[in-house]
Amino acid sequence: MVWKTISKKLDENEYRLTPQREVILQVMIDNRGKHLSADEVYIEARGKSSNIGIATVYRTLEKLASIDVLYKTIFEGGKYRYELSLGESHQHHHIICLQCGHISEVEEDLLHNLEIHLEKQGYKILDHELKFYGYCPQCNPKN
Amino acid sequence: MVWKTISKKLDENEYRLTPQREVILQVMIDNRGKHLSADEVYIEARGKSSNIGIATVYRTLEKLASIDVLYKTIFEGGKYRYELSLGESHQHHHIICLQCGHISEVEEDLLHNLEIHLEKQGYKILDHELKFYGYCPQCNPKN
DNA sequence: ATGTAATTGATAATGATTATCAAAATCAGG
DNA sequence: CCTGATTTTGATAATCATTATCAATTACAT
Ligand SMILES: [Mn+2]
Ligand SMILES: [Mn+2]
Ligand SMILES: [Zn+2]
Ligand SMILES: [Zn+2]
Repeated sequence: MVWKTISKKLDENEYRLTPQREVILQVMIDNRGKHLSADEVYIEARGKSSNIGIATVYRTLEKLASIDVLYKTIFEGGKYRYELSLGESHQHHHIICLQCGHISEVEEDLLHNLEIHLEKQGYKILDHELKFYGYCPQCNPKN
Repeated sequence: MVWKTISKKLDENEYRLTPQREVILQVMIDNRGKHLSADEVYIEARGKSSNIGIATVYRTLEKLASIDVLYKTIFEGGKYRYELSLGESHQHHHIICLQCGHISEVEEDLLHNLEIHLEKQGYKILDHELKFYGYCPQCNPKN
């Protein structure tokens, strides 16, 4: 199912599924829910295929993000991270634990009001990105 | 008024107001509402004082952000930007125009609901950061 | 004044990402 | 199946922002 959806996206964008790209995609699929940096993907991809260059990893991640197969975002620390993004066009938020660094997700989209408000002011909102910082349930001193 | 508030913050944190730091702060005050990168601050600071090192600019911005005189945030493109942040402890959002790159601000804080929701799940939310991407009123094709 | 600690600035080092370019793989037509 | 054109790859160099280093300057406390 996942692969079928991805293949379709690749076809639509005339993007060939080379062995290297397949390995990289498999890494992303194996890590659904996680947020991987380019070098983390590189390490895992080497484990599977052993002769894959870091440049190819960067190129592939970039390309896959541009056709919305991956979602690319930058976190504090200034490095980009990627995750599989199938279909979810728009709302996707993060809670970053200031203690353990764990990144969890918020699916709720309660930002609609705010967007409406801004559009009334003349803006056209296409996307948004929201990050919460605090403590996860494990690290919350209150728990 | 602004300077008084800042001086107090510096005192509280035993942070000396050297000539260089004063120049950097003046640059930030002169640019209220804008979001400056370290090298932009550096350029402007040189204009005022001429013998100030880039290292000092980085150090000073970092320190001032850590004591909440400045607000530091990273935008797409992976570089940090700073702006004066007096008192506003928590909510401060951005609208980034995908056409002209202009960054404007949203003061509204309609995220309270979402925070409450997360705290019920065990999280402790300390801060959040929200970025909207779209077109500003000038660039909105509809206007 | 004087010794100690903090600050500065030039510059080297780092880390992530991007650019370059020749070699390898893939493709389309014959 | 060949074959020349195009795409992709991987090693490596280049870039860019930020951080670390360290000797020299400055400020502070006695
Ligand atoms: Mn996510
Ligand atoms: Mn702002
Ligand atoms: Zn945690
Ligand atoms: Zn605009």
